Amino acid sequence: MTTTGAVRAGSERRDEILAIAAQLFAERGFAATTVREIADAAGILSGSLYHHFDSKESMVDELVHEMLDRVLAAYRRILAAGDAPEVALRALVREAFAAIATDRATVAVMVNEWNLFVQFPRFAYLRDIEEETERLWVSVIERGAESGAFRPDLDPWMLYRMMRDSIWVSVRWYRPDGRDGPEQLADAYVDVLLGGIGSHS
Amino acid sequence: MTTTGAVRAGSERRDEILAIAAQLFAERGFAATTVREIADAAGILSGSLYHHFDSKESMVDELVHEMLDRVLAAYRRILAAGDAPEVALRALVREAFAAIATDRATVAVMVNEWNLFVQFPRFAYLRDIEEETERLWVSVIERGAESGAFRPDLDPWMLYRMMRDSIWVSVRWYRPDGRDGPEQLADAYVDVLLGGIGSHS
DNA sequence: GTCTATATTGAGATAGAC
DNA sequence: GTCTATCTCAATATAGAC
Repeated sequence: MTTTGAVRAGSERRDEILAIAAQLFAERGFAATTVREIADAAGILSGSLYHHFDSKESMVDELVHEMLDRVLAAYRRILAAGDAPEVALRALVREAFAAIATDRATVAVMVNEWNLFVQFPRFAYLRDIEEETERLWVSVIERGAESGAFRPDLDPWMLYRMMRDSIWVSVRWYRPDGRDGPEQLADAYVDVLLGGIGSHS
Repeated sequence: MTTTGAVRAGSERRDEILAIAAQLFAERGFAATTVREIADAAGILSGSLYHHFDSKESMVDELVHEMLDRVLAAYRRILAAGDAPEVALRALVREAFAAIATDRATVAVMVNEWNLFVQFPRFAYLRDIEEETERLWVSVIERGAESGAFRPDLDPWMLYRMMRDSIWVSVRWYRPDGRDGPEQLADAYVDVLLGGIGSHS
């Protein structure tokens, strides 16, 4: 077997073009980005893109799928560690912010285009991954409610969506270059969620 | 002056078509929705749309602009009332969820396409409205920190964005038809934010 | 206010030379 | 791995009849 497998070959040039495409998809939106713009940014002509990829769709598919697989694998490892709910929850939140820091453009594309992509059979895995992710997070929240670490009167399902939404959408404004790294922002979020913004006076 | 003004005439047929367009933009994404699909759903041919609107862009422009104007006006009235910070904050959150309930499709379009629209001069008002909205919300958070109602150690700017993100993106899953009306969901959000999810044991 | 017919543009994608 | 050249299609938008 040679190094040029048919699927996800992962040559350097390929990865370079994928990163450029991710950046453009994130900035301008997937539909509004043309293959010519991607090719221009990569310094080649549009036809040459099809030596590397089947279609524009397959580019974004590969980007989002691989990123989500990595994040889900990390979630599974956290759950497998069996830590206390408040520890596990913080680890989950940190993992999400870490993905925003390392795969900013791809996460932005996922957040912005989710509603579009889930409509197509090709992206059926989005629902599968989302379902498992929801199960993992909710199980941590429920264990926390049972153990007494979290308030038992809150709807775990609503809490999960509230956290998920606020974390992922922060990709639209969070820049890891600033004074706050992803761990700091993650901890700030967890602190607000665990402690509330009220003064408890 | 007749009833057919040039701008925002607001005939019933026009409003009907706008509502149909909003629904399609929300479901399929703005770029992925064609004027033919809008016309089909309205029971006319695509060319006939241009009797009512200048372009596809002007349709979405009108929808989003008017919705945001209404929400901002409501925010201003809340601030003008001069209530205590915790009361004002709850009112702001309720107002946002009310908009999700009454203008679901338009809010979804705004949330999904924000990054795309803000790039064009035509949508410059998005930044203006967002700026004033941020000032209003942050001022309430800051007053709460000063009055002792909120913890003084939290970054008001981060808090605002966290609230804004989690509230607006909930349009992707929240359905007001269920057992929870927008006020209930708003109060649940505020309760989590004010009290935290921790048990304080 | 809608239809018929169509202008016009720009998109994604392909084939084969180099 | 890239370029040249081009196909094909679908999109927005227009003009004028009814």
